[in-house]
Amino acid sequence: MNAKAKGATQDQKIYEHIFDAILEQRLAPGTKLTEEGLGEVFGVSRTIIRRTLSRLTHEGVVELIPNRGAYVAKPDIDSARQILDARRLIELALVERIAERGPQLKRELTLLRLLIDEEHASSARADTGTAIRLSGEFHLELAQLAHNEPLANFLRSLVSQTSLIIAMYQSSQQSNCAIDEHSKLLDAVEQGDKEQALSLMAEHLDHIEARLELVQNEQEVDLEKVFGHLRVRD
Amino acid sequence: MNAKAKGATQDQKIYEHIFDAILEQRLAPGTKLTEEGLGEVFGVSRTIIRRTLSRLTHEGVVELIPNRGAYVAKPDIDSARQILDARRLIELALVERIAERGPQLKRELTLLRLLIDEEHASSARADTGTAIRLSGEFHLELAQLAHNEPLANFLRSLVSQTSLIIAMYQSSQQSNCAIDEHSKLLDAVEQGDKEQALSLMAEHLDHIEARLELVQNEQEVDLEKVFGHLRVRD
DNA sequence: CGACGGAAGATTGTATACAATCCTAAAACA
DNA sequence: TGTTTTAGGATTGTATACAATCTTCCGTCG
Repeated sequence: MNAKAKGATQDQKIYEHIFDAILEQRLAPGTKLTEEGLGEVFGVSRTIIRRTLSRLTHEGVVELIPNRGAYVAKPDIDSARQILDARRLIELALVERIAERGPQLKRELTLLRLLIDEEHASSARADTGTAIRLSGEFHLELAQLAHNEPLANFLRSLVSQTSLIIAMYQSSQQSNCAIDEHSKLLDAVEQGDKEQALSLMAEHLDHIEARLELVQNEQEVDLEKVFGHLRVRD
Repeated sequence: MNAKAKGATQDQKIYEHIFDAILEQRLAPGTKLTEEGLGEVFGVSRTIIRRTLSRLTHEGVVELIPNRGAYVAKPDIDSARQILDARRLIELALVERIAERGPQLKRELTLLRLLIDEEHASSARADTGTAIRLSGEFHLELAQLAHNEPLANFLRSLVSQTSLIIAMYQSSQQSNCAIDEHSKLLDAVEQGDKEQALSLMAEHLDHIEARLELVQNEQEVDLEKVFGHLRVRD
């Protein structure tokens, strides 16, 4: 089994390493990812790296420009709005489905509570990167409970891209202030209180967006305004 | 530009050829897709085919089994339910967004009406494969109007897989009886009648599902029941 | 001094050779 | 006869060589 699963797991590991690095913001948006460079780091040929980059591209966290190479994606504001909009739609629908079966989910919910603990811990030691990743993983693990693979996979892509959006547009340095919204959400789910779960999820997503500055930040620089007072000749 | 865009367009063309073949049911679910075979057909090396198959796999229309090869996907019943469930969620949300801006969309809507005409034409000449594909394309073009790329892309994957589901589970030979539901839907959208558009879309999806037999068809064959009366010794 | 052009280096795109794995089927054995 | 073994062929997995493209930078020209 060691040799048998080697190929698949090796691929998976490399994928996860890059994926996590992006989600933990150790790779900033816009960073160039050269095939040979990554290949050397992981000790494989460009073939493998190429497949991995292709997968990351399909998930939206890497942008692949023909003949130019791969870069960590830099979602613009319009794209960010679409992603967050999609995410709201999917997560509300999933939470609705999950809350309906909430009381039967004791076992699965305790696993989720462990994840929350880890999240608190990393947040406490100011490990922002890990905290962001774990926060995303919470949403994904929760999504698994809805038993809809296509939706869960899609959400995975959306959550990853949300991490990039946070990296690019977070305004206040205050990290996840809403530190136990996850807990409260689980409580509502566990009690099968659909209405409460839905509004908590909606609020939670609101808070995430509230921490962003989704205003046109890179507006066209008006050189006149910047240098006008330096006019030397007239 | 001819040489410049060659690589990308070649890839795209091969992808679309295989994709359309699957959607038009010229490639039945379960069909093996060998890399060398496809490579010879399209006159490219396995490298290109491999990338294409990977993309089709991510979209769910091809299943890639390690060391075994690629096969046209055969969604089981559970998977089919999840796909249709997801599709209902996405399409209702999209139609809601589109209907709100309906009256401003005259131009785009005429394009859609042309698609419907084509659909009718191919249906009239009993070209079922093309009809199914065009029906899918209608939903995808409609989705574009919602200006949400992630959702539109996701729907693309769901619609493709729906074609596979229809291929596997269609019960009645009667093809698209609901031939002008698309038209009526567009009418409602054009008038900005959100409620009407939503219920028409819901009905439309209901009809698609109604034509399927999503009951466990491949149940374990009970040999006793089949051959029991032939018992020769006792 | 700035703009255009071209050559060198670096990076990606594609094809192919070789290795690993799987499937088939015939042969050996019980 | 039925099971297991083992070779052969076929197919996929990976690495690498070569081609195409892009980037950079230096030299020339205006």
